Amino acid sequence: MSLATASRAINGSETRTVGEDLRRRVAESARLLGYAPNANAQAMARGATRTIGVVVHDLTDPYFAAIADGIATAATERKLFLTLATTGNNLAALGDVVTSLDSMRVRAIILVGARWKDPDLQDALMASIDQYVGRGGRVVALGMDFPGVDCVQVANEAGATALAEELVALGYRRPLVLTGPERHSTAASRATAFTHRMKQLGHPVPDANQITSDFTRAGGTVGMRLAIEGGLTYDVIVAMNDVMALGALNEATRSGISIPADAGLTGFGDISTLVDVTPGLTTVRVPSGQLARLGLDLALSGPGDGTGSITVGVTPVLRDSTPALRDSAPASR
Amino acid sequence: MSLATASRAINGSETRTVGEDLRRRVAESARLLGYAPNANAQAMARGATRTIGVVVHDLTDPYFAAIADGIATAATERKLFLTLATTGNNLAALGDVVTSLDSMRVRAIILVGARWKDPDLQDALMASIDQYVGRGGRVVALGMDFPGVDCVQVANEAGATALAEELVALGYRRPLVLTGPERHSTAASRATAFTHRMKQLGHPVPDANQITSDFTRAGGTVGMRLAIEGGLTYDVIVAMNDVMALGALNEATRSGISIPADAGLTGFGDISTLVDVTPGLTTVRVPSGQLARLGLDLALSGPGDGTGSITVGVTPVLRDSTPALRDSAPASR
DNA sequence: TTGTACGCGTTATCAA
DNA sequence: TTGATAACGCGTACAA
Repeated sequence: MSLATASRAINGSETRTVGEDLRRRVAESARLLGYAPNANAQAMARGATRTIGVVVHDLTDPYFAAIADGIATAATERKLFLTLATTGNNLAALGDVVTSLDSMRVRAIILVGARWKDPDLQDALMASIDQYVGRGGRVVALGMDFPGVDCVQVANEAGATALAEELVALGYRRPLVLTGPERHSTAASRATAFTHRMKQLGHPVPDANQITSDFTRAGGTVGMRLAIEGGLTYDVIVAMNDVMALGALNEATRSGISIPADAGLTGFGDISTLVDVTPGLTTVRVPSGQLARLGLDLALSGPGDGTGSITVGVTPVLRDSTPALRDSAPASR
Repeated sequence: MSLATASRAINGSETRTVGEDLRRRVAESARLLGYAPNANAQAMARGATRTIGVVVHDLTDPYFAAIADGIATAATERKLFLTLATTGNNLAALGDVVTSLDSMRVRAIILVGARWKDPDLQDALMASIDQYVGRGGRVVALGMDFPGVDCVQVANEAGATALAEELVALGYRRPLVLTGPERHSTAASRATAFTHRMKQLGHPVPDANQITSDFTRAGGTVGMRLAIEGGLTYDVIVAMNDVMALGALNEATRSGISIPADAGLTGFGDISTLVDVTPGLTTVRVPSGQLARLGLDLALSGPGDGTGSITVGVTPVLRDSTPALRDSAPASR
């Protein structure tokens, strides 16, 4: 009973096989001794791990949580493990996080969330990514465009465009757009496509009705407050994601503005927690589970050079927060 | 420039120091070559990793997501990494998950969520845990009692008791208790303490008014439906967690039962997504961030033998879903 | 089918 | 302060 035989008996081998009796004896001894193979040693000997790295901004946001859960589930099915890192506010650390995952020799890295149009951060991050990729690592970005890496994109423009069309069809004419931060690429894509389509449809959104704030629930609250203080006129509030919409809803209600009686409201994402919100929130559904699954697949077997990017479609979901307006008297404020 | 010197220059050493000039040369070369230390090799040489394993049931549940996020944040502060596993429905796999984390030689394992009173599962899990602990690993359980391992407990009994007192003080007399599964220890603790206190206060909860269903949103929906079909009488619905309460709220509303006009409603946990629910849900606040932080601390430096267990307190939070009842006419159905 | 011996990348021990 | 070398635990080519 040599070490090699034991190794083969426990973890198998491509080319060799082990006698039945020995196999049994080894298994027995292993159980008896409480033996658990050292994954680190295996990683070194094999030159590869079964771990993939996942970087999300914030698990507190149901959208990210849903994606992380989807990746975790898909990973388990494939007998892979997950190393998860949250960046939180500290976006500057993203490059370092990638480097750490690189050190761990994770099979692949999945970056999920938003890309900021910040040249400095971008450069630092790209440097880390290049190192990792140069060593044979694979990187995938979920829900953001990222030149040079395979992406699973969300059809933000198409979704925002479709949403504009639906709203106009319902009779809305003068949206208040909570655009999110200007340098937040996801927010910007949605906002630009939306306002663009509104203009095409004959209802351009005045600059005053485009309010910049964070891409968070707090951002929605702040944006709404600014709108109220500015005395703006609008018949529907269009937030760039669901949590912003929820923040806006809360602030509006506190200020005596009734949704949808005084104004409609829409979000983006269709996070699962929306089912318990009143009124039912009109939004654009992003299939987060599919996003996660495709992302993992791409991470495992995509080209890895950015040419494997795909886009998942999204669909407007109309609910009570945007009832059809009567031709005679569109609500306004 | 030997390997040893390079190692010392890059990752430091307890006992040695490196000359300034050499240190600079090494750093320069490392950067030039795109060198990233191999964490697996380090783990082997040092005999320890900087990774901790976290096992949660389901990231889709805001309660677990909040805890996971808290652990991730605290871990980042301590320069630790997280390997995260979700068990999902497959509770039987828990032992295997622990064994896998054992293989990875994670510093500690944090088990978060619910313990099931299933002797078979329990035995399998304990076997895995014992192996891991025998090798020097540390295990901590969050939000559940787990004999033999350090726990960060939630004061479920105290919270449920306090809730009962508050409800009675508000004028509620006849609760409908959505108990959750009988073998779910958290649910059982809360339900037992609640009914016990109600009885003490002179308002015993009839068996018919105690409904068993899953500890999930769907469970809340099902439980509520059963109550409606059973034609039960109650003045407040008491769910064993927030997502159950939300499921019940939804089902009640669909069935024409108005909360709180027709009946009060309470949850447990005070998950963050409650802020956007109408009516404001009365609940018992569980400090998930604190739970996470204490859990990590305990995992890193607790005794590791179950004697380090601590309990975090909880507080009833009264909101619109349980208005004070008029003495004259308690709502009922 | 089984055993031997080397290499994976790093740290720690010991000697210089 | 630096260098040489033996571990760490495993997989695998090679020999038996």
